[in-house]
Amino acid sequence: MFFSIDPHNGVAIYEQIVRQIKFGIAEGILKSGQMVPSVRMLSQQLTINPNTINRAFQTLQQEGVLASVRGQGLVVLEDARPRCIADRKTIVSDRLQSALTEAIHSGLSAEQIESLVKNHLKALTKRNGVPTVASAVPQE
Amino acid sequence: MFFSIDPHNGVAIYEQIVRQIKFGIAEGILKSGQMVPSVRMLSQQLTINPNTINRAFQTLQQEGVLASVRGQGLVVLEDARPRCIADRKTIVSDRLQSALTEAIHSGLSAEQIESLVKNHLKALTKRNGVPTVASAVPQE
Amino acid sequence: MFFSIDPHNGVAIYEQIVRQIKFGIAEGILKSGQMVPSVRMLSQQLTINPNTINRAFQTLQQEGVLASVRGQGLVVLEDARPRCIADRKTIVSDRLQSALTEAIHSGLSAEQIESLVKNHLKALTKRNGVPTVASAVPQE
Amino acid sequence: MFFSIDPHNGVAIYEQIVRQIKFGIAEGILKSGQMVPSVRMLSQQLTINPNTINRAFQTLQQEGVLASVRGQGLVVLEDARPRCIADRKTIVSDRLQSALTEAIHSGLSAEQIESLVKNHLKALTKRNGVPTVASAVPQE
DNA sequence: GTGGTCTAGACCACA
DNA sequence: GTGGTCTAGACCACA
Repeated sequence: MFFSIDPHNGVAIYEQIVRQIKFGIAEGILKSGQMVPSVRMLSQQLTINPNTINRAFQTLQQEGVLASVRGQGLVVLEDARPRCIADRKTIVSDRLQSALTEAIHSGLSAEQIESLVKNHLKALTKRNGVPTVASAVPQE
Repeated sequence: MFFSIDPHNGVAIYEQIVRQIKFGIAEGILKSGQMVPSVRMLSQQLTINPNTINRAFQTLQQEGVLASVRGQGLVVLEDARPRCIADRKTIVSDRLQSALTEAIHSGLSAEQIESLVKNHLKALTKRNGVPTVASAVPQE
Repeated sequence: MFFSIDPHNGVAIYEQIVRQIKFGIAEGILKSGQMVPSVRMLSQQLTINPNTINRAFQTLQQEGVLASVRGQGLVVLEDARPRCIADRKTIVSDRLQSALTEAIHSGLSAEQIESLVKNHLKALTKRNGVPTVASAVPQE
Repeated sequence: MFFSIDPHNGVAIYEQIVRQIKFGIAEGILKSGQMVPSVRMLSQQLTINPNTINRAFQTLQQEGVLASVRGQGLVVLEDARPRCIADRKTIVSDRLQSALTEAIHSGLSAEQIESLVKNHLKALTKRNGVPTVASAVPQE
């Protein structure tokens, strides 16, 4: 499971972690019953303060996605996947809608915007092979 | 000039105002030499604290888009338009890229994402008559 | 780093702070990579509202002198010093010019003015031990 | 009597007018019993709002420098000159001191500062012939 | 009426 | 603990 955190994209860091865990579960990369990476590990890997990771995990527990197992860590709950698939749709769609709303309000035409979108998607998917950097960024 | 502020979209309110002023100038709705709405007026119209409006206007002054005329208000500077057109592109593109990056990372396919985008754009532009969102779609 | 704020000298308080930070960097008292005093600390030390300090720091960030480190504070940027040395010259020179212009316009002769200047400089530098002004001459 | 107003030098415009009237009286350009220029005239000449001129004149009346003569305008009072000579000294000296204090605090040496001062004074007095800027320089 | 500055105090994310 | 944002409200100079 890889994470990609961008501190300046308007989504709080803990929320980015929440989302990416959900995406992993939706994708089936993170399966029910499986442990998620420990706070300490993620903290090191992402060079983010453990408190921030903690907050993400607490949120996921409150939402019924993760549960703690005594002395071991956090596991993905049985019925988490459908939830996560639904959430993913909402999260992605809402964020896109928000960006597109701004784009339309900016005065650019739907055509110009679609063209921007296509270019970005092309750059984001043209990734023949392996991402070079663990910590994140989709490589064109 | 109409504004549409969403306090929860991840962009600071003052920054939304900054952007929308730039968009207005880019579009030619706000012309060089013209006054922008006063702090107090905007504050009332958007029910946002005057200080927040002020901060947006200060930023626009520092960026050389607006200048204050003593006792009268703030005017759009002569050469502001090209700047604003360039800025608009960057602003819109960066935000779209950020949303699309998340979308791709979520595991959705480029096709699914494009489909979401098209639906949103259709909804945002199909506005024969009534704005779909209550809170203010700039018409003009 | 010591500050000396005079609320009634015609320079806005936040601007006095901006300048004195720049002076400190120009002098080498504040070095690249070093943290500046926190908003709260300065606020207490100078008995000035945190928002006012904040505004100064925001300005310094926009000018590329400081940058924020998440959760830790504000650091002096790498290449800040030359900028600050140049800025110092402009700031000091402009203010002196303005005061001297008024002095000349007042009808005093260049000789009288130079004499005033010399006396002031003598008083300001003759500080073997005790500051002459109670309100805070930066020592260091 | 010529005025030279700089809206950005930290001294309020009305206060600049107050001072320059006093300087004129100190110099003997404006004599006791003489009328000062009307609000309307000054307002046009300096392209400054009449209210601002008015405020300056009110201040001068409160300080006992000017007095109104029914239906005619404002005259310089009998004993105004010594007051104005004393005030001039204080005004000029205080402003210089303030600028020099900042200069010293900036870390520049007394020598560097004196050199700046001399250059400025030279530039300000070397006026063989025509003032470069129309709107301003006091003509003796 | 206009903007500019300042204070007071709150809440947030992050370390 | 750190800065970032926002609200509420005051006072000032200027038009």
